Amino acid sequence: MCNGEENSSERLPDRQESPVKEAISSAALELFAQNGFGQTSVRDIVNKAGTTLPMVYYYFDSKQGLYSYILRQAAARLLDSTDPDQTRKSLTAIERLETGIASFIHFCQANEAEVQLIFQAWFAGDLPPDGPSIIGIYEKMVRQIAAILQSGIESGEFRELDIWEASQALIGIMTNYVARILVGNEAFRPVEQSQRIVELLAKGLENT
Amino acid sequence: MCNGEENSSERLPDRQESPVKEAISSAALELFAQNGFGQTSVRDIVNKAGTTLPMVYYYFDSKQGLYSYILRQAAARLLDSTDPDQTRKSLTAIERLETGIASFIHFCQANEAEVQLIFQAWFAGDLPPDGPSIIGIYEKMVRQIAAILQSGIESGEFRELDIWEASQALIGIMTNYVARILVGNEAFRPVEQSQRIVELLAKGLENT
Amino acid sequence: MCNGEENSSERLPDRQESPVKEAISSAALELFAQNGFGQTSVRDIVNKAGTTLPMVYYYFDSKQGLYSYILRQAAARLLDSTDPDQTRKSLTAIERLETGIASFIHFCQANEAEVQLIFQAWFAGDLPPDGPSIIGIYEKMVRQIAAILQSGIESGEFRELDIWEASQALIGIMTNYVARILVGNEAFRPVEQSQRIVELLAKGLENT
Amino acid sequence: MCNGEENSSERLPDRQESPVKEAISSAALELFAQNGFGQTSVRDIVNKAGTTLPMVYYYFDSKQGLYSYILRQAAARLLDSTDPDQTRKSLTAIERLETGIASFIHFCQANEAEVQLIFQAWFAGDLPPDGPSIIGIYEKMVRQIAAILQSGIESGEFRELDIWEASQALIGIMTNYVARILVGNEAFRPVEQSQRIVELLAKGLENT
DNA sequence: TATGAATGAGCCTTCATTCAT
DNA sequence: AATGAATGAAGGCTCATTCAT
Repeated sequence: MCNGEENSSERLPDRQESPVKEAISSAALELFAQNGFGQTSVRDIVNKAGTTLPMVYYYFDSKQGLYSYILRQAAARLLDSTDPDQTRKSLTAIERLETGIASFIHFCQANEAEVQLIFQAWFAGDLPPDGPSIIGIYEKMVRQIAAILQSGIESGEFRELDIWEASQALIGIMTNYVARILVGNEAFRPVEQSQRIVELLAKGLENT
Repeated sequence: MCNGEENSSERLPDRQESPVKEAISSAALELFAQNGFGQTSVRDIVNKAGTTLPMVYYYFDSKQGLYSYILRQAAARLLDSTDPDQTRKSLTAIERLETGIASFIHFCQANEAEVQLIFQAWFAGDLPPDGPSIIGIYEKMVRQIAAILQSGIESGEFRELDIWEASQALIGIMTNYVARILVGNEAFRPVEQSQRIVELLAKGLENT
Repeated sequence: MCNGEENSSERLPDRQESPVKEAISSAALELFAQNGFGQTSVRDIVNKAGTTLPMVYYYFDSKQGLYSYILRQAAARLLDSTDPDQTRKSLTAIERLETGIASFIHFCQANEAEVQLIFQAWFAGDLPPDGPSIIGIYEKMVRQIAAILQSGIESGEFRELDIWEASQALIGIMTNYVARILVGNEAFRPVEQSQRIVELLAKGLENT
Repeated sequence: MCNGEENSSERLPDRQESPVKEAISSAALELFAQNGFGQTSVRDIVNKAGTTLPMVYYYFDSKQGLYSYILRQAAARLLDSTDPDQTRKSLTAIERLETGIASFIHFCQANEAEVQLIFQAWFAGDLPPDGPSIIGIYEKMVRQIAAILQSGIESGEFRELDIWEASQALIGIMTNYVARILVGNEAFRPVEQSQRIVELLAKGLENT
């Protein structure tokens, strides 16, 4: 349905991969996200991918290696989705928050499997040792938000407050939407929803 | 066959249970929380519990049955921990929020394994069909918070706002603390932390 | 045909073993001896033993564990077969050599599989790390023969000679018979053959 | 398909062979000798040889074909090493024995891998059907020694004795040195050692 | 000649589960 | 209430081998 890669002329990450490798990682993404790592067998994956068992070990070194690979990819994509340098600097802090949250919600709705995988990895504790640090992702997002808050404080939009506390509160709120998308199967309109979130929180952030 | 729950009208969940059953469910709780359902074998559990394999099938019907049992227990305990009828009605809404959040944080720190299990179940998607509805827990907590907010609005403490939006924002913030406890191994002082959370949010909730 | 265990009232090594364990190790002995470790699959073994796969892992920990077990057993039995305290001290050194060699040849003919296994392990280099030291067996046999030679020298039967050199020569000659039994499928009458061996060595080649 | 051997009437076995073929057979020799046939994978071989999988099937027909090839080469080289036409006819029988044994010991020390391979094949029973007959090698060596003994008898150096019995005794003794070289990692000085062997056997054990 | 990619069969091992006692 | 022994199914992984280029 959504393949998250179609934006054509991106900087080439590892473009022109073998279609078999692609099929495996794509099937694995869906199955791992749906059933979890331990509940997904390599045979399930290759059946879904329409290839044979040894291909998994040819392209990835092991089941864990495959898992790490798709988790790393998902993590990179998630981080890109909220990268603030994609938001114009001319906006107000409020607007930049709205934009960031909206694109985050949009990403989560467009890439459910990737996000599900990341959340599983975050809470399941069965992280493969060589996978990307989920905590690292978390912290990076916190820093991105904190930067916006900081600039809002400096510009006088926001009152003086603990930006770490507030950033993590925002992360929590965003996380909650992810949960509602993934588990509750709710659907949100990213722009409107992000405005409501920010408005709610802003009534406390704004300098009145 | 399986006598998991039948001791009729007892409230205290594990009064006078067989010590073997106790040992199994306690070992399983730790292992499931640590390694996940699929990564924990029944043999691991009985080894840790110091008993033998058929005992699992005697007391619980299957691995899934055991999982459901401890998940149900964990869920029940979590819900108890935020039950608002434990908070005196004479308090302000702010105070009741603080109290609720503090006891939630306290519970999470005191029962890491149970909470880890619930979070896994929430996001892992491998819920056993007969387990407790994690979504049900979620909604119940939302309702508890919404009730407090509603009473705050009625008493004039809070401005008119969408109590569902705000409740879920609060749930998200609380959830975020759980993540930091479970995954980041951070430690919080429940009372102080809940005050900071509520203060941050209240500056937007209060009628200024 | 020959099961090497029938001498009833021996000191109990691990008597009254499970018949399943017995069947597995007996089937494994034959197959390992016939085809080698790497060419024998666990499935082959359980098929021949008339049991199921997990039983191998129940009684022995792994394929290697099973191999080590039967190798250790074979080694112990071989050493017993030449134990010199079974030979009366009243005999001449020549007679004791004859007796020892005869019983060695007899053992090898009666326990071809065990001996084949030991020779494989000796030369194949794929010894499992926890198996019995084949070199240890070798050295023990050398010492047994050296002791006989030494007593022959002391009693004046034998000339002064390097007993280690001579012991190892004898071992080599005996080993050669093993090879002819195992590989060449030759058959020997132990007593007669041992007399011919000892006579040759005792008199030497030279025309005196 | 397989061009393993067809270069007609060449004597020197690897003159003008493809370097890739050479690399494969040389890597295979070491790995087979070290780990055995079943424990060595074709991938191991090509990795060590620095080439790719299909090259094995191009130059040799199969893993078994490769094994046969290097076994045949090793056998040929071993037989050459004891060829009596390399020993001058003017020597005494004792001297010729010494020379033969010395060159055998020398060969074994200089070509451990080849000899290890032959011994494995001798006792492991997993000879590929089209490989060289190890028994044939054995018998040829016996005949070479028997010829020397026979000439010694005719010249009056040796007493009348069963030359087959004695030849095989000598083979056994030599074999034992091989085992000590291969397994015990002992080192011998070929000339001295062969003299001690021959002296022991020539004089015999008895006190005359 | 040489290779990257692919395959079917089989490997050793462990799983959740049950039976007889 | 508890156990040692047993099982069918499935697990992850590697094997020798071949195809298309």
